[in-house]
Amino acid sequence: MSTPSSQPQQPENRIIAALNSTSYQHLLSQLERVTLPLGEVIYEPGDHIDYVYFPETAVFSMLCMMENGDTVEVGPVGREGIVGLNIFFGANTTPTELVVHVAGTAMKIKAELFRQELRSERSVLPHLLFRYSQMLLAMTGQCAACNKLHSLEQQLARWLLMMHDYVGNELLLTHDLIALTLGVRRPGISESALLFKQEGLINYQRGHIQMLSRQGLEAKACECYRVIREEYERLFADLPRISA
Amino acid sequence: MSTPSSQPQQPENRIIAALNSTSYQHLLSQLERVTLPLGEVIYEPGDHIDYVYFPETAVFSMLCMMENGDTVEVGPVGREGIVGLNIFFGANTTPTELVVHVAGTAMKIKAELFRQELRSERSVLPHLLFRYSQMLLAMTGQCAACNKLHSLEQQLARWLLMMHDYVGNELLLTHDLIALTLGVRRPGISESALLFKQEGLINYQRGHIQMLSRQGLEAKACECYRVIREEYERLFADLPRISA
DNA sequence: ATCGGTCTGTACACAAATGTACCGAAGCTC
DNA sequence: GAGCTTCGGTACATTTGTGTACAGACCGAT
Repeated sequence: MSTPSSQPQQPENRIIAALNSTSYQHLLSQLERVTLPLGEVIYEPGDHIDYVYFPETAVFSMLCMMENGDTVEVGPVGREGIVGLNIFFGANTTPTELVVHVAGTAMKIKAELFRQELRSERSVLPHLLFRYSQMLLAMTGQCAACNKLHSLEQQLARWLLMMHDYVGNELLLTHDLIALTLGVRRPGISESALLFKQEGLINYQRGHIQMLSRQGLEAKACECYRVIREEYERLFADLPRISA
Repeated sequence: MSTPSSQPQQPENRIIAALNSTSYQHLLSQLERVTLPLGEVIYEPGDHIDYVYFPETAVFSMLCMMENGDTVEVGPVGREGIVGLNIFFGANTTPTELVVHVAGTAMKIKAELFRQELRSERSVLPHLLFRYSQMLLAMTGQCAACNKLHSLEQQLARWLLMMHDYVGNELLLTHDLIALTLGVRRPGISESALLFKQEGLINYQRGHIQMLSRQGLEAKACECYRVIREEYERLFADLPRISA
């Protein structure tokens, strides 16, 4: 399902972009760019991790899956992060499901090569991954609390804003998929989405969502959006930005 | 509020107990045992981390706190873990509040000394902390999903079981404190607790809870208890157990 | 142009948790 | 042992979300 492209251009992942030139060159030669379609399942819960991914334009979703198949997003991963962080922690499996939520490109590397890379002396990779771990843990914790304390509407607004940060105004997702992500019933999403539409904050039809007013959405969202974002900014303020 | 004791005996924390003898001796000399009372706030959100704690009989709670003061537990930390993991990640502050949920002892070490310890070549400490990080991330994710998908009653049962694993049958907590932990309203706890009491699973009065039937509670709890526990067993199966 | 599948709007009975309030009882202090 | 504080039981109206069902609308494929 994944299409290797011929010539890796400049990677557009913030972690890769932040590597110093030595480790960068070395890692780059082992990275392969792939284009991933919406809905592709990268890992099932418990799967062995064969590849680690550095998202570029693609956005992934880490989902906690219950025995009955219900899912809730633990956190999205875009070009600020890495998919397969478990390898860094010394594991070779992942407890969460990983799916593609926004089709696009990512750089992938064989898990074994990634491990070698981590062991190499001069890499700043561990340093970056430590910081990302912090970020992820903070985000997951905030999500846990958000799931308990905030309304569907607030959470939807939060989530749309997070996606907006990744992909800009246009989002290709159905209400159904969003419901799976937020762990709620589909009509629940439709209802809140309709409200946002009527208030002119978003527009949509059949899987195409346009975000019209960030400000409006921010007013609807719970504080969690801001908290997570600020934590990210704080941790990664010194990293080079990706222009894309 | 914390009382240093004179003579550290054998530490009863699993991470410490798992250290090889070289790093163990070195670390031990820098650890100080403290007795912590119920309710003591170790860190406020955003606080600078002065000390890292290795819980022994004490149990801590990592709480995500909202702007209005509402709290939800992100995860408990007992003698299997460490309080102040952020230092390992390279941070010097913590995003979550940390409070003592079960009074008892812990070993503490100055954050700076702990950092030095991490840098020392021969320590297996990083290895252990990586594994604990995995555990924590998995637990937090599961909690996030649990908060969304499972009923108050299921969550209360899960939480009582987790506490049972730490402290055995007797638990010293009011409904009010449990409500803060689970991020729900106090009467909600009272209602479910009463149900459990009537079914003979627990007993309680004024802040003293006795757990009478693990089996019964397990039947009431959601799968999350089991999932988290199994993940822990899987990750730490090879560590020496603490007899206490 | 038609068909079929997918996506969204809507409805309704129901369950679960909320917010709030009040009372009695247990335990602590003096 | 009197009084205060804390803790737990209970009630009730309200909100939020669930589960389920169905219909209309849109889109792509034949």
